Amino acid sequence: MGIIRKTLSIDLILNEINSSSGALSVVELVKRLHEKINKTTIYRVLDKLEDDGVLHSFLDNGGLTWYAKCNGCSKSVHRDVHPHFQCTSCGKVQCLETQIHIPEIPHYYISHSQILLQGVCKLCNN
Amino acid sequence: MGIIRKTLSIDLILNEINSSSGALSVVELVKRLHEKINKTTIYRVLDKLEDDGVLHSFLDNGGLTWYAKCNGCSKSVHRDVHPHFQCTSCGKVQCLETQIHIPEIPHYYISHSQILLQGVCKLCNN
DNA sequence: TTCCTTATTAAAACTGAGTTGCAAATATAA
DNA sequence: TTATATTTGCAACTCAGTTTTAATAAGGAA
Repeated sequence: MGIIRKTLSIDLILNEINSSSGALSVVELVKRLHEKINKTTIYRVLDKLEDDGVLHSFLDNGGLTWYAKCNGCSKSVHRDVHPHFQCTSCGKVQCLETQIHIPEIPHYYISHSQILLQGVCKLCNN
Repeated sequence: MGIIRKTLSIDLILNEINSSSGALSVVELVKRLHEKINKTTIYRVLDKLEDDGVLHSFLDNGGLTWYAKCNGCSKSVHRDVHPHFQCTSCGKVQCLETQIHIPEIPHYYISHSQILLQGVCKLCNN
């Protein structure tokens, strides 16, 4: 179930995400907002925002959960997926525009795809 | 640092993995071997076997760690990656043969790629 | 075989992300 | 304003994975 009432918590969380250049880990979000919002609430709001299709979540190579804004990434299209990129130098995580094609695999029905790339990002590569 | 001495723990763990049809989660391995090997030892042996290139590890969508045998999957080739598939019906995880190509992305240096697919597997799809 | 060195192991306590249950607070409609 | 359902905070919990330390055992040398 998604969001029904407009609350301060939602505003604060969306504000953090909107003013962030890339994706945001829940750990980072809790660190930034823990004096204003309870940890549990942050987890719950993020969950609801994902339900509503406002955000999408994914795990990094360390098993931490990250959230990013959905820019027209429909839930139904999983054959072409945008990868998530984590920079091993600065630690930032972002959605890449590049769509990667997942081919049909005989006898398998694929409902969900996740691609995580690691390396050195644009900014750190200079 | 990899494995130096041959021990019973290593034999038991390798035996479980070799007799498994797909990948094996650490949780499952601990469940199967906890009366014979301490949990900590299992984690350490798996770590070493990965160092030695005998196994490779990856995370599933729940953040759990899985291991599978390396069948000629060199550590240096990350432009073509074999995906891991998790069946939402039977829960089994396996390496797929299909190589998926990660295109060059300008200004990004990609050192590591991970592709996780979810859906219904061959056996459950009948 | 016996001894010695060093890798390996078990055990227990810990870490930290994420969850649960419940009572208190608050948004919103009537 | 009141009623009610949603949202929140708090505290306690879960559980995968890690750390520390002392005991054990592999394997080479004598």
